[in-house]
Amino acid sequence: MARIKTDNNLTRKEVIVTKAATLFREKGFKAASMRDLAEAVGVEAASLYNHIKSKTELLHELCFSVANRFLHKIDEVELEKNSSVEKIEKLLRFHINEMIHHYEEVYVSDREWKHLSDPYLSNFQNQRRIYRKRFAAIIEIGIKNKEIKSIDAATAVLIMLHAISGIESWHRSIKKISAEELEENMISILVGGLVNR
Amino acid sequence: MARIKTDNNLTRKEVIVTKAATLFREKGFKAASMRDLAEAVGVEAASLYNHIKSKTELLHELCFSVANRFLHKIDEVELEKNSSVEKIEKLLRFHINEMIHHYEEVYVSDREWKHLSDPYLSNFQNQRRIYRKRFAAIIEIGIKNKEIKSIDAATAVLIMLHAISGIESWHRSIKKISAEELEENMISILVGGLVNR
DNA sequence: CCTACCGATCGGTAGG
DNA sequence: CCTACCGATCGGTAGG
Repeated sequence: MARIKTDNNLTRKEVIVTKAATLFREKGFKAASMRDLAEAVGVEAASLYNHIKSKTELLHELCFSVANRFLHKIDEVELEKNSSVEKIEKLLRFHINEMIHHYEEVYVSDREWKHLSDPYLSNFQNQRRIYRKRFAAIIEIGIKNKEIKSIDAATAVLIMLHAISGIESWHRSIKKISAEELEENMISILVGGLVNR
Repeated sequence: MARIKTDNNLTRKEVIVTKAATLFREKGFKAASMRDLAEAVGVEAASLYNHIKSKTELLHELCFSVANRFLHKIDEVELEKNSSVEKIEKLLRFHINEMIHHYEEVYVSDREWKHLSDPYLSNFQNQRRIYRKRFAAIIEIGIKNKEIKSIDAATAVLIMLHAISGIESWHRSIKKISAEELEENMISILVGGLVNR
């Protein structure tokens, strides 16, 4: 029943979650109503509740599925025997590609998490904090190695992660450059800086 | 009456706008209610309407006062006889300081403008687009001069502006580094890049 | 500046 | 999956 797949290979619930991501991105979590979502899915609002428990549950699922992907990636990267700069570049490329290919979910997870309620809210904030600390630790090793210049690692993480969230603007505009060009430009600027030398 | 200044030298309306900025940042525009705002100001909700026309008017005022400050700054910077890198650095330092010292307003203007309604919405989007184009034009001149390496200027603008919005995280955390250190670190990373050479 | 109150809309439930 | 409907909350107004 609920597990039956529709034409496009998604369960009804998956369709709802996907449409919710788009709506939450467009309008924000609070401004997007369950009636909006029902219309996007093609049912009456009450019918949504046969597949989901609440509006907030949709936000949980989006936020934590994104957070898990990033945590798995950093698990993987930490184990590699690469230089710090190579590890950072791998993480950045992952972030960039997530933002390009799973735009709606990643954007919602990044901007709407504050509307989570409390067992989930502090849980999410913790995961985020831990992720950033692990990212900063990679940078700090690079600084000790003289591979990376002497900067505040937490600030560097903050810059890089927010810079990538700027892909949002690229996504909503007429895409003058391709996804590949965007990726290379971002890596070049974030790792190598602006100036010619 | 409405123009009379209170103890802290702000009119009643200015107090309302300031408190609104804080609330809109904390909860988001939609989730912050006029009753919340009334409580923060210390009056009943209905009384707010003696000083303002609507909730949306508060958002207009916040968004456009911030936008105007940035437009005036770029007017000024464009007229200077500096190199492109110097101009960019000046703009970045202005952004950083605005974000540090007028955090609430700048954050709201940056993240909540999509809740503006339509004469204002398209107006704001236009100003934003124009600002970014002028910023990108400065970078493009630097590229032609060989002062700046060959990158996509629009991507560089997007990275830099979003990176600076990351100061939000710094603002909400126990500030391990000072505002001055933050500024120098950001400029160093954004202009000079990460790697040691 | 307040009390009293409005129509609209919200997330969600009951019951079939 | 739908119809019917709920209590709560919203932005805002009337009238003093």
